[in-house]
Amino acid sequence: MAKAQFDKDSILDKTIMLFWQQGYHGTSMQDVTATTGLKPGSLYNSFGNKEQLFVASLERYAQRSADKMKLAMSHGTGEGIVMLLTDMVAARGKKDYASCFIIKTQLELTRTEPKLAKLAGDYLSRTKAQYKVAIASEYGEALSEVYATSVMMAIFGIRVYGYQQPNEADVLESLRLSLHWLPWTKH
Amino acid sequence: MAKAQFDKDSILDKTIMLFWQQGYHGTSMQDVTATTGLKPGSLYNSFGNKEQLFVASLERYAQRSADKMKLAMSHGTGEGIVMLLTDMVAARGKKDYASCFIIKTQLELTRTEPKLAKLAGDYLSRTKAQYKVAIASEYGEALSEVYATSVMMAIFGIRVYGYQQPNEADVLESLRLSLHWLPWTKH
DNA sequence: TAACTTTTTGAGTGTTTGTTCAAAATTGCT
DNA sequence: AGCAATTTTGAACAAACACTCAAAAAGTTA
Repeated sequence: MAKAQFDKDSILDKTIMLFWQQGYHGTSMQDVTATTGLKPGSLYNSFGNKEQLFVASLERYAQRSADKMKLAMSHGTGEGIVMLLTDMVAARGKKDYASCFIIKTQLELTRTEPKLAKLAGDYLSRTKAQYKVAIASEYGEALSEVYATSVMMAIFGIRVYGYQQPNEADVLESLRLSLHWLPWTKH
Repeated sequence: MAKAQFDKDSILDKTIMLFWQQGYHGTSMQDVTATTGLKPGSLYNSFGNKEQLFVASLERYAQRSADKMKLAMSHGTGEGIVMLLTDMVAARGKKDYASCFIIKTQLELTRTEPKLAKLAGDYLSRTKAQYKVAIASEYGEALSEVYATSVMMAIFGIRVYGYQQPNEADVLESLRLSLHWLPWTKH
């Protein structure tokens, strides 16, 4: 039997960029064939259809996101959260900034593709749950729900506000004020 | 000369709901004709094309948004902001919740329809500038930039987190902690 | 090398998209 | 009532859409 002549994961990395930047409805399968170089037949043979390709892309993105979080949190809960937030603030400045794939999916598809939106929503719920557990062990059970909520809202704030290209120092100062209980480094 | 048989503004109210909920790419002109009852010819005769119809919808939504803000702020800067944030938290619970039309437009269209995304971005910038001016007069010039940034990020946080249907009290408590300088009512 | 399986190819499927237009209907003016 | 300007109608348009399929090519195994 013949083996595929391309690497599925490297194709997915390309479709992630497409769907992330342009959205589900804003990306056509012809965009995908043009960017990946795959012919329609190969594409559908390997990934099924547009919806399944999107799911595979979102899953891979979410997995990477989760890995990044786990790695950061291994430096300690507070320290990890500070690292993650600081990274997100820094990402905001890059050109081709595109917020967060998962958040964009939740906002775009809640009405038109509820199944896909639910996937995104589940990822976000899981992320919050992880923050809550980590926070509980360091700051106590009582505060963990509110603190986790604060972290999630801060993330959403950064991710959306990034498009406005606000001053980095102002955003960081605002985060320091909002999440005063985190171990921010002195400046 | 013949007069139009329909009210432009009430048509726009319907297209606002469509574009707001389903997004630009997720809404077809056939969705529009079906929802408004207008035939294609009438639609194009009155509103030009899809892009112009979207712009008109977004403008009307933004105007209403600005009016709401102005009204709230007439009760005092801090009090107004508290009112607006509290309203947004309450809106989160309603069914057919759809975040904020302007924010969704910014996220969806930055890549595929930069002109429309810039419109949304400009509205958000203007909103922030208004918050800054109001805050400066009550809390001082020095703090106004960071405080306005905090308010904008809180708004984005609420608007996105709304999809997760989190507990209302937790969100309010988180806002109280984050924006401790606002005149929250005791509970 | 031959038989077998899977993948690749690219033209082609039917459908939906945004948009147009000539003809008919409607309205305001004289 | 008659004329002119405008709006409404709905069938039709080309382009783009997601997707298919029979044939050719390529890889694996014996």
